[in-house]
Amino acid sequence: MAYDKALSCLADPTRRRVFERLRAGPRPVGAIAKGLPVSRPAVSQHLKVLKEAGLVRDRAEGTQRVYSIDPHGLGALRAWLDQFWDQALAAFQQEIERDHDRGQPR
Amino acid sequence: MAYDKALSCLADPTRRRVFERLRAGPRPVGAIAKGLPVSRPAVSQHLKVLKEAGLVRDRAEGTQRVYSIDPHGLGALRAWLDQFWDQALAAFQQEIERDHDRGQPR
DNA sequence: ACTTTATGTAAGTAGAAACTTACCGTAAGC
DNA sequence: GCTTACGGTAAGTTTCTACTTACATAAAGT
Repeated sequence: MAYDKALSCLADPTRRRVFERLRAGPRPVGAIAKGLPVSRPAVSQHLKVLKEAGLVRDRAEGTQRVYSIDPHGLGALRAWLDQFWDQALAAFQQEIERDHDRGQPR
Repeated sequence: MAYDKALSCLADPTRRRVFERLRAGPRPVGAIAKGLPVSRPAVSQHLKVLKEAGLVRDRAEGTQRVYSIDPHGLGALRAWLDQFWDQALAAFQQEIERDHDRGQPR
């Protein structure tokens, strides 16, 4: 449903680094921003976009907001990708057979 | 390996439409461009980027070049995505159990 | 050999978007 | 209640990129 937003979201390298940091588990904003080459506000903006794409969730915990990976956006992305998977494998198999008929060139 | 290029590649809506047209099977450039709201050179440029990302292949066929989906880029993308899949499902399951303990709020 | 068809490339432009600093809101601790 | 810590938002700037038109290249047909 929202695979397009998820894609444009994860296209940005910095945003991807933010997202990948959450793979190890939920983290507050400060912990995510620490060590990244951009300012903390930039991280906040990235998290906002990731949230709108359904890729992360957040919950308040005292004075800090803890972000975690949201399966919804990830699932939509995976479903879209699977539409190509079968076709791609079939084409790949066909190519191998064609090469085999030619006597494995290259 | 090249999942980052594949992601930034498929982030563009027009480029995605080009890519999705190849899902039905290999097509020459002209056939791909026909019906799209952009010029044919634009499609050529998109195909170049898609090729560099390992998402499409092309072969000469007379005076026209036939493009098709390349499984390599697609596989790299899927592999990267799978790294998150297990973690996301586990978190989702954990969330459901937490809601269950609380008596299914909302 | 010339023309036509099919496609890639160059140059230039307009719009998006990622970053910065500065500011605002809110929860917690003294 | 005041201060401190944490994080979201606003405004502005700069860089990237997707698009256009114009040109170049190459195979096929006549």
